[in-house]
Amino acid sequence: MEEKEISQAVIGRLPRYFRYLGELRDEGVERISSQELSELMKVTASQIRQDFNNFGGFGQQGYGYNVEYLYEEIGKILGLDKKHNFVIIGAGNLGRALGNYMNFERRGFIFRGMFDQDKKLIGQEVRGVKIMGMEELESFVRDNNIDIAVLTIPKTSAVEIVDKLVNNGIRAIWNFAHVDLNVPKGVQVENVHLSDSLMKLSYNINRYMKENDR
Amino acid sequence: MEEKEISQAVIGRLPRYFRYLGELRDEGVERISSQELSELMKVTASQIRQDFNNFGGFGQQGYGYNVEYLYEEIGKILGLDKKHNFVIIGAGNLGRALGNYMNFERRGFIFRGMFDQDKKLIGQEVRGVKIMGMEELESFVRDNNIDIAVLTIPKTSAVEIVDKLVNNGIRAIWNFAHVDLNVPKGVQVENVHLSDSLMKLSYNINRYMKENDR
DNA sequence: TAGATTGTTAATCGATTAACAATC
DNA sequence: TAGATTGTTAATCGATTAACAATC
Repeated sequence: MEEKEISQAVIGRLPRYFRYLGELRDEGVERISSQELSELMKVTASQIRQDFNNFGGFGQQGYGYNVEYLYEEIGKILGLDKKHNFVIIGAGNLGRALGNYMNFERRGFIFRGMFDQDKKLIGQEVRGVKIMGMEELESFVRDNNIDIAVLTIPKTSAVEIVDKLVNNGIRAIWNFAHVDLNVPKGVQVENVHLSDSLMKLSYNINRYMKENDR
Repeated sequence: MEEKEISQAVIGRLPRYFRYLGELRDEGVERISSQELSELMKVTASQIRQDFNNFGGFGQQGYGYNVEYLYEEIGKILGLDKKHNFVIIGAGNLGRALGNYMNFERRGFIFRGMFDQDKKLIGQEVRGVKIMGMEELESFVRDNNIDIAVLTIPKTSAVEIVDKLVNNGIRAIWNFAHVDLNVPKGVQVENVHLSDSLMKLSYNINRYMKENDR
């Protein structure tokens, strides 16, 4: 019954398809061919068809793809038709920024709790959600069906907190701490290493300057 | 005089090498073999040697790599020995979070200015940097040798602001807006699409749940 | 039916891994 | 010198692109 494994390269492209299809839908576009979509997105039509066909035939020969339908289907593939409760650990600037970002809610990600070790922050609210102390984290995760923990804390604390989260049934960690986390198989980790991203940018600036001597 | 193009796959791994080597250095480790490093980082030794050799021979047969030296060299490759001035456009939660993040400074990224269209924010300070109005953006970028613009604004405004930035000599855009930017060749763009990242996580949660029926 | 465009197989390209000769 | 480990070539693997038969 094992479904064939989809490569992460394909998965990584799905959100972008989803975004373009959503915009097309909002503009009232009803159908689109892989050729048209490829020009819009600047990828090959071949790749688009291959990607979609990993999940079954969403199109129709001679017609193309129905935008609304394809949009819905990709949403389902991404699990956006399900609700996922999340907590944010670390009530600093970044944690607050993520807590305040309303669009996650639209995609089924529900902001349930926020935690910090700083006593001065405890009791404050971020978008209606109370900041709690770290000692409440484990029971809260256990009792409130929390799927995702967002880590916006320094790397030293991140490592130890991950164990607590795992022991209390967390399913996924969205990791903004600058460290590689060790989790058992079955717990998903998605890293957002902002400084890595900035270093890549730095490399590309310098490479271009060298090549062009400016 | 064209140097051979290094693939973005390799570039994307450099910051992680840099991080591990920095930690090893801080622990006082003097030398390391590709084999040891591969176990630490959970990649193949072969890949490590291939990656480094894109930039020349940093090691020594029979010895391995000198940690300090390799760390310095990768830093240079990433352009971290150079200073880069940046401005943040959008003084919302995310913009403030990035402005307050001190570690960028350590890597040579210098926070020079912040802009927002909200009149109430103008004049406020984020880590000693004054928030200015959008009408000041173009001249500021032109006159202050700004290399990098960090976009933490909604996607509608992002597209029009990019043109202004490009016209005033910006070299790179670190884009947190949820839109693909169109820039001339020579201007580097690094996208951080947070909701894309969260959707990938969502996919992996759901895939795992399906495969394991929990 | 004819034209268009998918779904899918085959060919190509690039990235990763393995192997080993060079060399410290 | 012998042992270790790199640098680099060759083999493999996987992802992307091209081609085209199937079909709406």
